[in-house]
Amino acid sequence: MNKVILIGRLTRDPEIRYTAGTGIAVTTFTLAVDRPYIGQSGQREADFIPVVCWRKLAELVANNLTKGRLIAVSGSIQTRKYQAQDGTNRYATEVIADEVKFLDRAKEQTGAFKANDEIATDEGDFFPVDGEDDIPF
Amino acid sequence: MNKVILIGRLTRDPEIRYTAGTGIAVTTFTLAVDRPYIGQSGQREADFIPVVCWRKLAELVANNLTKGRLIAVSGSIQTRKYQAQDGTNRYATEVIADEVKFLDRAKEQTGAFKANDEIATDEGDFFPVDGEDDIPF
Amino acid sequence: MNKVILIGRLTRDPEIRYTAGTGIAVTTFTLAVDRPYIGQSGQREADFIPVVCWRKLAELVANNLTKGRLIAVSGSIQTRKYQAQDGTNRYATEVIADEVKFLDRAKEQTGAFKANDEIATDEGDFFPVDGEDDIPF
Amino acid sequence: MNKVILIGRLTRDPEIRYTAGTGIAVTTFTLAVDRPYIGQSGQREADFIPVVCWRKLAELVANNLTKGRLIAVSGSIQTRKYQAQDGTNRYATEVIADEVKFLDRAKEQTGAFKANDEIATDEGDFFPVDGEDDIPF
DNA sequence: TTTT
DNA sequence: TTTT
Repeated sequence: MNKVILIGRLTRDPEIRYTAGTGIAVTTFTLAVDRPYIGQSGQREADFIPVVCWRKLAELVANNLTKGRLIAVSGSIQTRKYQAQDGTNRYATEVIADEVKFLDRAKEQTGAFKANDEIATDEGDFFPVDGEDDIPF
Repeated sequence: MNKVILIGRLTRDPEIRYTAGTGIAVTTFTLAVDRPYIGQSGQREADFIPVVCWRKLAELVANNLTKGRLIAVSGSIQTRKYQAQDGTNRYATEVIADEVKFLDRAKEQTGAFKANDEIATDEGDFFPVDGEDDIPF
Repeated sequence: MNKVILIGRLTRDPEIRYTAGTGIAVTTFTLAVDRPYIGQSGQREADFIPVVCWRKLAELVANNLTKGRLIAVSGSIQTRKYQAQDGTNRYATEVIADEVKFLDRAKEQTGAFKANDEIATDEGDFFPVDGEDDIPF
Repeated sequence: MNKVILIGRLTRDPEIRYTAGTGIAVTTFTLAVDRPYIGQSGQREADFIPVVCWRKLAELVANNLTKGRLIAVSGSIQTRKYQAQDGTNRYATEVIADEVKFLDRAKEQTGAFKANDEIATDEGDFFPVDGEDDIPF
């Protein structure tokens, strides 16, 4: 089990790229998440958390979000090894988003979007995922 | 382990009461949480989740939130048995909030508040909880 | 956003049923989740939380879990209105599971299972969901 | 809002240190968290997540956990900047634990421990946190 | 009894 | 109606 939920603001516009062979969309951004207390005497009071989105969610984020926007992200923590320029091994820890919810501009455009959603329409509407019948508990 | 995180809107103004003997503040409200998909053919598309806050958080919520406000709640699920008017036993399931974050009116007033916080000032500022030293990982 | 994570034990064997028209499997059970503190003077020290699983996950749970087993559940809170025998409206609050992880008997049989998984083999192995390429952060 | 929940096993015995001036206990370990699917063709199928505990929880973890133990952790993601040996700035992302629950050896010793708990007794019992009166919802 |  |  590996669950993360964050609420924060984008520190910059998101960046979209495409994987080399397969052309899959991947968007990255950093989320500034306020700590729930005032740091002692001028210390940093937010965490800057790297977030990665794939496929439809990558396109949705790249097309609809900009620096400063307030969002909620749910996903999981992923670690990976990579080679730095100097050839040494480094380890990165990132959040892989599987759901993003826009929290400001709530009047015009709101919605939660999941990792496998179709791209959102202008109406910012929701898409069916798996509506269930009534529950006979 | 018993963790809940919700984002939604108050269906009404919160209600504050005080426990009989000890006069402890307890505030209750219902949070409308949109489901991430369109229900098939006009079905209900939100869950209406009962939330309970205690003490300082109870006062904070009662004094600062009203019907329609967008918030994030973290807490836990609690169940309890009670007697209905007809004398039969009933079971209630509620979320006990230990943190509430105001998400709209983000410009004027924002903040996350925890179950044991002092009452918030008008500035909507944060209060120290347990700032830590640097981490020697 | 509507996220729940619980760790607890089944109070009884799970019950499986099938929806009337469509024959979709739905399994229900109650999870006893210990509170993180000792109740004052012999009060209840666990919450008894109703959990519902659908489809493959319903079958997996019904076939593999019994009273007393320790599991982790992730899902969401759902509320619904129903008619009691006396014709009055009642409201139920339940957790809809989308992932269940078996935590005891960890040597012989472990695994996390998601709402849309194929039914598990005897090996208790994992099934592909959406393995991703490397992340160019 | 910044919430993390992980279930996994320690990759090694935890390491305890004490902050320079103030002598506060801080324990670090890495948690191996299985991914919920089989990686394509022999790729890594777990994330290795750095976890940090402070004070009482640091001592509890250092004294009671060893390599291979299965635990649940709840906490938050924290990022920090540090200087590498070569003088360049690096960024680390870690989970700061505020609750740890032991999941194996459930017969002999179980319990959930919070960031501010007293040190656990041998009985592995729970400690009072904030038991509440009945809820007049 | 439900919010935007 | 509750589990270890």
